[in-house]
Amino acid sequence: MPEGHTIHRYARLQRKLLGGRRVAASSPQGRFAAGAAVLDGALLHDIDAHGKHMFYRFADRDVSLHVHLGLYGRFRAYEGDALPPTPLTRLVLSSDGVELQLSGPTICELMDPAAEAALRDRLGPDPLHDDDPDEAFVALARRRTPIGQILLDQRVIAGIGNVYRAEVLFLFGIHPNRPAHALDRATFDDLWRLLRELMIAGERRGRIITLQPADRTLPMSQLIAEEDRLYVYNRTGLPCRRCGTPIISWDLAGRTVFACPRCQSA
DNA sequence: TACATATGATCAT
DNA sequence: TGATCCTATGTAA
Repeated sequence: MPEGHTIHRYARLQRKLLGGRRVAASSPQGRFAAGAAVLDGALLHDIDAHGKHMFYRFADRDVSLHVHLGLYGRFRAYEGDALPPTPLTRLVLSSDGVELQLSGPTICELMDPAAEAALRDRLGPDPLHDDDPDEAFVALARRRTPIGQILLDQRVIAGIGNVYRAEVLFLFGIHPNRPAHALDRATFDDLWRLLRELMIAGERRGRIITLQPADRTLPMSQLIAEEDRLYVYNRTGLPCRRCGTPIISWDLAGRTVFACPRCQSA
């Protein structure tokens, strides 16, 4: 579920829901009980997202809440009647009529400002922040490592996940195994621009759609079927939407990567 | 009911 | 490179 676009979307929706409000905090699961006790009754000032990390800042606390959803984490938000949190819910933040439930995060912790600054410093530029991509290009141009592997490195670019990686490389006809330094600056700039567009669209829609108008089978239709949103991600063995060659997938540094062997050249 | 798999990341080796 | 953490879902049995 959560690549950068999802995180930024959560931040935006939650800001609207809870920003400026005093919150009650609890940890049904118990694992964040001490942290919840610290936050209970605090005034939520703002929520910020950087890549896949979220930072909740409180007006009357000297620590931030740091959340990273990892692979399984999810939020449930309710206005009005909330379903009761499951026993595994790590954190509940509520304010009259609003309830936010967090389950399964890789990280849910309190962080002091120095630690937060250090963490953010480690992260690369985030396309959804309109950050300057220069630093990312420099990091990328230095390395022989496959471009597909580099794109998932959050120190190089923050916020890309497995879906955007696969899709953007397809759209540029770049094989994931191509050495990162083979990418020239002009192509990188184009790639960054498209990535940013796709992620902004994903943030707004709450869903990743990379299919380009030219590749739509039904150009008149406004609706894109669930299974027609992507070119290569999770389409192993299915025909490439452009050339019909079966999509292939393999393990790259521990993550499954997808590509069209014909459209994407090494 | 069990199992595989997952849009993530860290740590040890 | 492999083990590990965490939860939900889809498919196989």
